[in-house]
Amino acid sequence: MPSGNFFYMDIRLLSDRILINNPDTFKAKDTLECGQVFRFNALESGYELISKDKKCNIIEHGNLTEIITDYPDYFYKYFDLDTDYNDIINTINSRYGLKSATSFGRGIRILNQSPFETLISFIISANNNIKRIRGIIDRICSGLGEDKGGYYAFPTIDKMANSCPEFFVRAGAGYRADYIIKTAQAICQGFDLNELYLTDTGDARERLMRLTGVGRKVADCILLFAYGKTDVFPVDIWIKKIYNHYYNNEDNPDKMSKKLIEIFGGYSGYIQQYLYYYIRENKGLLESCFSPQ
DNA sequence: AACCAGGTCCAAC
DNA sequence: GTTGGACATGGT
Repeated sequence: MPSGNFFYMDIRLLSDRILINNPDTFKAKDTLECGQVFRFNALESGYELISKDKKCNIIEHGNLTEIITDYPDYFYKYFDLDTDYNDIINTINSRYGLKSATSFGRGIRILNQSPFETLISFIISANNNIKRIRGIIDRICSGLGEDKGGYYAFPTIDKMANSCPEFFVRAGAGYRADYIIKTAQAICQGFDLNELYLTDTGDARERLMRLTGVGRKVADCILLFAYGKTDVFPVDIWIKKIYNHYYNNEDNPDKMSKKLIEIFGGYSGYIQQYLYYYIRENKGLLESCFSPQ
């Protein structure tokens, strides 16, 4: 048994829910509020979450967590429940000195989200803040998404491609309205999001960046949060601050990203997310983020 | 009232 | 390939 853990998570897949005993590396707050996903709401004792046209409720009581849903198989994959995060955390702690960030964000799981939903969401995320992003996506879904009785599905590609810019402006998207439509139209006209699962990271990034509103940072978020490609390092305002505190001064985020991937390899995506969550939740605290070696 | 937020686009070197 | 300015919006 790895260092210091008295028990492993025990996961059971039932027909109407997922049961998780000892949810050591799965906390709803860490996973949902670490900035990778936008369609969720806090409840009294947990969260409700919508992905595509599917909903689940996460209820946490003591050492038992329940994910209640009509789609347990879908959310098992969505929450990356067959990946051993204890192993990942132990490895990056010992290799890279990430202990404070991984302790803080121990319950984070990198989600396997819908590529189209992630693509549109992160186009909206550019030069924006998370509270506004959530509101914009919410209004787009209630305006264009199918009414599922109590919640709205994420709109279809077709529906988005055929909406007018004014709708997205009214939803609050501002100048990103045209990006959303152009990108939805490109997907409609044959840009294949599914084949990127089987494409290597560099090639997949290059293709995503052909879409309007998608630069390297947004592409890397999609590669990480939808395709599960962990050899990416999205560099935003916060990661810039960390980089310039721990490494040499640099103002080009693309160069920072490349340098960070050289250092952290296939663990880049995980590390980026632990660091991002740590510094944001601790209001910009830079000291003791980690101890680079 | 400027500045900020999970940056990107475009024109001009 | 790199650089500088513009860009909707709402909250501090």
